Amino acid sequence: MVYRRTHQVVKRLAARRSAILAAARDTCADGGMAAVQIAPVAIRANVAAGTVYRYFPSKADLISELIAEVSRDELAAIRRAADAAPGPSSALAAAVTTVAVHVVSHRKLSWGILAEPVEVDVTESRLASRREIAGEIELRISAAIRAGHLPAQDTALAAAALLGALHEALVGPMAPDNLDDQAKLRDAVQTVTLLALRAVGVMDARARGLVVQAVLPTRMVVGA
Amino acid sequence: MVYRRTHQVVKRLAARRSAILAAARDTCADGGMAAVQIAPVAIRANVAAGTVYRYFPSKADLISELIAEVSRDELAAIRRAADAAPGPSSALAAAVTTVAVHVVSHRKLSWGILAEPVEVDVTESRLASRREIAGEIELRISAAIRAGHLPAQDTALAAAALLGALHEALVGPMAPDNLDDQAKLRDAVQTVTLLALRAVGVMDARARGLVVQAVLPTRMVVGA
DNA sequence: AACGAGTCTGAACTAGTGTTCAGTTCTTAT
DNA sequence: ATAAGAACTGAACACTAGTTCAGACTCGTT
Repeated sequence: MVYRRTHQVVKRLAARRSAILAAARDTCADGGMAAVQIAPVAIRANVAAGTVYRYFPSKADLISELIAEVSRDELAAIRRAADAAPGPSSALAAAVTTVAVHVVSHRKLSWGILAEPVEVDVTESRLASRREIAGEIELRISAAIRAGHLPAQDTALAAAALLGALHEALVGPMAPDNLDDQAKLRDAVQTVTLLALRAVGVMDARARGLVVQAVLPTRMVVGA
Repeated sequence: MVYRRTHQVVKRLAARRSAILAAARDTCADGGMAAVQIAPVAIRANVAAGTVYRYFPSKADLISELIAEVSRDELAAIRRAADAAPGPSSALAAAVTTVAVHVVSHRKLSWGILAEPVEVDVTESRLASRREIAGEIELRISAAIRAGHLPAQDTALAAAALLGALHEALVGPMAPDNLDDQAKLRDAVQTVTLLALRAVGVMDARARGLVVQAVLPTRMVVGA
């Protein structure tokens, strides 16, 4: 008498797993990382607390996967935007704009993923997430340097600094709190993108042009 | 029979309070914010755990004061450096360099003060701390703009972004881990300062000059 | 239908720390 | 010296939230 998982069961299990992760993501988007506790997440996912532990060994693992998932999504968006751009400088501008728009569109989630205090240790996955995103930005910076549009520089440091600037200015506790307004939001994204581009050495006049081009086609998705 | 605090007692009480704060600071510098727990801090300050509560209503208050103290010190250093500079642009460069040197010199402490997860809620004092430092940087940016050395811009956003860049590049989890070497440390400080100045619109050539001038006189104090 | 394997439940358990407080020690004033 | 007010001690307490697990339930096979 061998018990085999029927296809239907496999699907249900996968669905549950996703539901738990989605519940964690929604909870984080609503109330930040602090709100991501096993009991509330379980309720939101319509399972009991114990069930969570049939899918994730520990809270740390759950949050790590959450971070990885969000990070994957963002990386994909960045690549898509950058690859669609006509040249290396526009690609960099597009990449930066994408990050900016993403973080302002999901402030709490981003803050939770990036830096908000958590009880459990998720340093590793946060680090991995940053490395992924920073690595992509670094690639784009390098390409622009090779194309002669930027001065030679320490690309790793530049990428890190660039992301730090975006994050602190747009999602950190110092971020302006009136970004609900669509217009102000767009202004903030433009300003910070311009700043970031200038930081790596794009000439001011050229940077303004790139920013306008990059921001225009970008969907400003505000909401949970 | 009135009991009055004699001068000697007042002094001893003040000394104890300072000792506790200093113990907290040292503990943070050694092991980050996570290590700042009442019991270890009390031991380090040569008092019992309960005594800490005669000086600070709660752990949150202790840490808040710690943050405020460190922040005050840093602000003073920034002002000193900037005020000693010959002009607005040099002042800005000096301010930025000071922040950079400070954070690389006390990485764990800075990380603890700035962003490391803590159990208790210290959002308020962290926010206050950032506002103080960012405010000072903002002043210097404004001065440089008024002097015609920088393009007009949203100074608040610029200051926040600038600090974010420094922090992420130099103390965050992505910071290069080989900054023990004095030379590499100086390189990193220079690179990031240059980046930050370019971000607010200093011309590349001019920025390089300012950075060299600002970094040279700055003491690189490495250690606890 | 019946049985076994897999899955789910949620109350109880656990662990780590901040906080308290009754008893002790120190300090001041007479 | 002595009494009374302050300060200190450190073991006990309390609280919070992650984790466990014995029992209930569901699903797949015969």
